[in-house]
Amino acid sequence: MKNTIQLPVVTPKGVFLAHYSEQGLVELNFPDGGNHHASRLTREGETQRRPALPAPMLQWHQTTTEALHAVLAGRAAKALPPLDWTGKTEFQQSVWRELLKLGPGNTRSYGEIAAAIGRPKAVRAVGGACGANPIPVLVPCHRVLAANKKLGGFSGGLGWKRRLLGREGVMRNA
DNA sequence: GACAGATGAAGGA
DNA sequence: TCCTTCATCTGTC
Repeated sequence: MKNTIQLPVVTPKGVFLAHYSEQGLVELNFPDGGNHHASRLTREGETQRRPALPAPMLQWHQTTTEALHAVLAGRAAKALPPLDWTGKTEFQQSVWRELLKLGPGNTRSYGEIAAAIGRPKAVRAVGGACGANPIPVLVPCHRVLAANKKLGGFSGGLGWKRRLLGREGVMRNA
């Protein structure tokens, strides 16, 4: 695992933590620590803070912040920073790329995502790829529902999934 | 190589 | 409807 720089992203919903490598955004952690990737990284001390940040990174962080605010408000992100998926499998990346095509209020089932990437039977694997998504919210794995329109699961916790979908008008009582 | 998993579909109560 | 069971595919250890 490469070293990353972590920067806080202050939102009305709490302070997210963004991790950047030299290639782009590597990971995004929920405020409540619901993202298991975050706790692991922090424990292992694989991240570090640096006083002087490269200019591109500051630009990415600003883009990330704006995108996060937009998504949390139920709007589409105008732009996303470069996403660093190095080390991830081709299958996972294809699933995440498909998720990036989904706009606010636009949901798909795990089966539909599987079919969209040309592997209609790999529905369970799509669930696994969603769970392995290090950049939730920006890579909208919360917009993937089970076939029966149930929530399914969410790495950041089902509460977040309900909240995000509620903001986008997908779920009532959210 | 074995096992687990954020599923989906089918069958039965 | 709801629940249970099984098939399927991929990632991880």
